[in-house]
Amino acid sequence: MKTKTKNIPDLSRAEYDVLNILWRKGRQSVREVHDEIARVYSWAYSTTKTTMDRMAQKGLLKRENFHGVFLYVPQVSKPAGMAKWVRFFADRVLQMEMGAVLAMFARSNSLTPKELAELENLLELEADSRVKNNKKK
Amino acid sequence: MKTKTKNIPDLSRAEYDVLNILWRKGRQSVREVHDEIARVYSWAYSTTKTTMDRMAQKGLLKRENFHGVFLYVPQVSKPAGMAKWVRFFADRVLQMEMGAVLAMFARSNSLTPKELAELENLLELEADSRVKNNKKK
DNA sequence: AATAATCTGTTACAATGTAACGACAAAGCT
DNA sequence: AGCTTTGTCGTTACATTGTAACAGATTATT
Repeated sequence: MKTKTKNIPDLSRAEYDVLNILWRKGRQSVREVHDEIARVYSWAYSTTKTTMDRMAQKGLLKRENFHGVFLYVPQVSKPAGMAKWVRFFADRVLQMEMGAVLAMFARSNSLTPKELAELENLLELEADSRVKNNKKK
Repeated sequence: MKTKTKNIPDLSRAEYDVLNILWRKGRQSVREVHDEIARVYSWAYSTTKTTMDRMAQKGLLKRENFHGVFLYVPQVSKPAGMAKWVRFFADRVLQMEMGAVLAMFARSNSLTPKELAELENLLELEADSRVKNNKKK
């Protein structure tokens, strides 16, 4: 298996955005990611670089040398990367049942059925481990 | 008007969570917020305190002395606080039309109709200012 | 070959996440 | 009325993240 699907650290907004590009495009150089991300954030090139390097250090990305330049490859799957954000949003922003939120993903075209299944799976697991903590009052 | 609805800085996850409690409960002491937030984050009391103090410094909360203890009151409205999160999530996680996302809020019970209207308003404004940037390609 | 444009590694500083610690005040004991 | 416990406050601290400049190495251009 290439990308991890569990036990990934929380992703910051910036990290999520970088991954989001990489999930769509596959391996990319800092320059390529930067040119795309700069349409949303007005980052300096070096900011994109630092962010991606730190992500590589943490194992979120793998850096491979391709004829002199480095290409970065995501090391976490899209559903895994999304899971925490989805839960946070469902719980604290929407305050909806997770089921209803997952139903939306089913209708949006952001995930393949396979990815959706993985996401459901991940969210279920975490839900379980939260039950007892929330039980008391 | 008491709470601000525009020009608020981006809220971090932690800040959003603190506000979320305050929106529901009204003014609360650090202790009260902490006891509730500690069910989700395993924070030390002092962490909750520091976070809330910094928020007060930034004007996100107002601190008022009530017979010795300090109570903290939110200074941003709920829709205003939610707006950036909603947009981020709709754009980059769900990758859905904002309309569809707003429809979900309409069905969830997390917002009053009035708040929903305010949220729509805020999201529209920002959408406008983004059109030109995204236009190219 | 000289110059320009990139890319990489290094360094830096501010904001945020996370928390301990000592001072002080309120509450409870003796 | 003292003394101890407990909780709040202000202060300080350190790691991570956001944001970026800069200098040297490498590649492309003229």
